[in-house]
Amino acid sequence: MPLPQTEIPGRLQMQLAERGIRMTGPRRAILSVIETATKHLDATQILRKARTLDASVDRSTVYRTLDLLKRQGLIDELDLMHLNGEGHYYERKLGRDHIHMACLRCGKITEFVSKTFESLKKQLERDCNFHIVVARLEVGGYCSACRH
Amino acid sequence: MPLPQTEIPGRLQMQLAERGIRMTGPRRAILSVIETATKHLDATQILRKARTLDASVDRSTVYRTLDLLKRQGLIDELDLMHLNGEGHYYERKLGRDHIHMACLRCGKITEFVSKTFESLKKQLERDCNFHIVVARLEVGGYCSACRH
DNA sequence: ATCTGTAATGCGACTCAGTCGCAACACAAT
DNA sequence: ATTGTGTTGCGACTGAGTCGCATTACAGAT
Repeated sequence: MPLPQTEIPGRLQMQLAERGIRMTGPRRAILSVIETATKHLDATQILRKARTLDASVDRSTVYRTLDLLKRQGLIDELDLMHLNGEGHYYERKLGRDHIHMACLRCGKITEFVSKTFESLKKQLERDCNFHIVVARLEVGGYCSACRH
Repeated sequence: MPLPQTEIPGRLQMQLAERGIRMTGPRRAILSVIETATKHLDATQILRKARTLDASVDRSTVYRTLDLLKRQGLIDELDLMHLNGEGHYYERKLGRDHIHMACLRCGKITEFVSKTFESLKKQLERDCNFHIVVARLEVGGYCSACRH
């Protein structure tokens, strides 16, 4: 997962402040968890980690904050091919979209940035006269270590 | 939704037979519903329609049959950007993959077949040494009628 | 046509993700 | 310090999907 090392901690918090959105204790905890994540987390994992920073955080606050971040276009929601149950995973939305590849055998998630994907989105917007807000490409299959 | 008119009714049933999979009443009803669908259906809708053909069909049989068809690679599972709740939608898997575009305002689903998408998948398999089993590209945004 | 092993089914109870209404609370602007 | 409004925790709820189990029904062999 190529997260840029140059990322400033508290950036999400800043982006919400810029938009005039109120900052609170639980929100700070949740944002911090999302920012410092080293893998894709689901709502339950975010809740658990947030509680180590602010023990009072409630499940519904996690969901409400995730909704807020989605609406603000600051995070992306992923399924990761539902390898583990029906829930969703979340990650910071940074500059360019990337493709998620999920290995159906070992569960490894690989991310991939592609110029062709960018072209495809442009083609889509042009040919279909469609204004893209969010694009999600997920692939299931077998990674290099697991293919036979 | 560009379903080929040349499609033989009962084709899914034939494909399962070819693979030596047992045919039953409830299964026939569910397959028939999927084959004759004119829009994307979720499990609950499939259940309701299947019951008009065979009143005894149970919810769990629908889920089990959908799992079977997924494992056999005969249907695709879609989220359609979760415009209506958390459930999944299903459609026959025919030759080439297509992209699903969901309008965030009017809810219209548009399908799009793209040569670039095919290239992208080939590039992915080559560059990442990844064997693709299923690829799902979903886009949310505003359709031509709803963009402003 | 009947028998029979195995796969599929219906049922009901269950899990788990996510939602909602509401009273209490806390932020930030004054 | 005060206050209005947005946010929170709580608890109850919904809806999708799962599971174990006793029963049923398919399809191949006789």
